[in-house]
Amino acid sequence: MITTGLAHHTFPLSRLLLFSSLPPLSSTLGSSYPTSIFNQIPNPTIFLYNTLISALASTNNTHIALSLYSHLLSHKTPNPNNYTYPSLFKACGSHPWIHHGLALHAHVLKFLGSTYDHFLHASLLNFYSKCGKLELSRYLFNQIQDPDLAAWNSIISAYAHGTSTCSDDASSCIEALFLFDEMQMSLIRPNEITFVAVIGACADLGALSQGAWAHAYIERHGLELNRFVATALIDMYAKCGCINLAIQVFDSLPKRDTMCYNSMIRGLAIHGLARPAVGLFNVMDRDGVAVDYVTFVVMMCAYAHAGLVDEGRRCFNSMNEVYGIEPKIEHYGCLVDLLGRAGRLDEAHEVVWKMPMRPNAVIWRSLLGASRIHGNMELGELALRHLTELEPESGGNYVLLSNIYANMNHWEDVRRVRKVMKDKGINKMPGHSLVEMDGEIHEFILGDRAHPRSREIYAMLDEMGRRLHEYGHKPSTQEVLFDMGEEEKEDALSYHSEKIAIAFALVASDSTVPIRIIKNLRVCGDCHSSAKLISRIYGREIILRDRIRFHHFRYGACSCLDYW
DNA sequence: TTAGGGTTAG
Repeated sequence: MITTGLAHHTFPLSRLLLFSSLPPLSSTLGSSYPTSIFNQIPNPTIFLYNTLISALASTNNTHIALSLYSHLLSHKTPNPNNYTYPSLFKACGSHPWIHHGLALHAHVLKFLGSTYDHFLHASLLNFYSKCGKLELSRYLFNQIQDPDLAAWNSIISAYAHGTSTCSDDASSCIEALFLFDEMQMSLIRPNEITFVAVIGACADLGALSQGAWAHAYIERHGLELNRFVATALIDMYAKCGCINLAIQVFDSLPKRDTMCYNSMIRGLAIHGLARPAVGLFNVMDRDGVAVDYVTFVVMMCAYAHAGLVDEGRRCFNSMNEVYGIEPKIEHYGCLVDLLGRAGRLDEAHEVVWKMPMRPNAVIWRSLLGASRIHGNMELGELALRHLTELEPESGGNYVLLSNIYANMNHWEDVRRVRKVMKDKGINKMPGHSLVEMDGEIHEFILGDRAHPRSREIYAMLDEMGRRLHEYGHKPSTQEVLFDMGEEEKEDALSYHSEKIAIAFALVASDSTVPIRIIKNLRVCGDCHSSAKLISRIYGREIILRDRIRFHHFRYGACSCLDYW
């Protein structure tokens, strides 16, 4: 009966639920358990165990799968084999349950020694990458002599995903693209799964031409534009500043699921297109596509970026009232952000105190950011106190507070904050800007002179400075951290990575194409006002992606309408 | 007969 049930994926879970009440694997390994089903089967084979464990693991019943594995261990025979572990590692990786996975790894060594096969090896690689142990994954990958497609996909995905947990570091995405190159040289043909990872890496890097190449490859080689690939493409085009191409992909799909919609709404939101985002949400709702909690995260983002406070609030309230979705901490974060940015600091503060869960760092950072924009030092200090408890090592939080003081010319306080940072050995995350030019990605940091065309770039920076001055640009020096002289501050501003990137693009690119820049932090006020003017002076469209959203500079104005 | 690789938000 059990095997028949499995074949139809209607395995009677209720009969195995007794396993789920068992303690977790870490405390059960090697112990013996009374069980009903397996005790009723005389001499269950390892095949039967493996089949059940796999079915349980792939239906997200990790705990029961692990308990069944414990049951297997509690008997002398049969012994686990090569087929037993991959599904367990996969399930542990999806949570991820690192301690259970580590225990399993120890068991692999105990039961199989070093004789396990490449399937198991690759599943270990994958498990460690899901737990964020990229170096370990790479080590395991390097041990594989002739990696097959799945092994390549595992390692490319691992690197492509590396950036999302560490948004200051583009290098893991670049490594993903290098690995993809290597894979092609080894004559392994990529499939849809490879491209989901590759396109994801391009999205994070803002590497439009590589992303578009991947899209063309998919079409040329008849790969399927399935929902994974489609979502990745929509996301990539949106994050590379080509919202129209994202819409084109979205419109071309015969069927759209929740994730496609979420990705498209998110794309519209980061481009400040709140009205189309609301329109799409309504279509989604009308067409009976399930909305989920991510849909509301992205909708709240759309409202926040456009400053549509009351509508955003209504959207938040409708989650529970209309859709029966309980707001999570992310939604409260969006609400605080929405109110705070709009200057409704008291309301934002009230949300923080009244929310049903303990506010996390994201919430306090939103409040701190809002305090900075609206110059509320008291609230800023309060938010930072909570933030430093939760994230004692993060320099960005101190920088935000320091900016509040600098904005108000409280240089003594700026010095105090800087001293705390210095004493604690905390550094600000360095800002960098990426520009893609003819398929190559150029990275610039503050005051960067490492680029081969550095002389031309700095000559252009000088020229930009002169022309900005002629057009009446007054550098907004409030956001410079230190109480240096005005002239020095202006210098510090003019060598911000995004300005260097713009100068490089003016020097090196065809004057008819838009300048595309990806910045890892938020754009500063001075760079923002300079970019607006530069778009007018040089007649160039500048599309700048910062950590949160896009700015399209055209004819001296920005698509964010200076609200960010 | 049983095993590994993929999407959005934060």
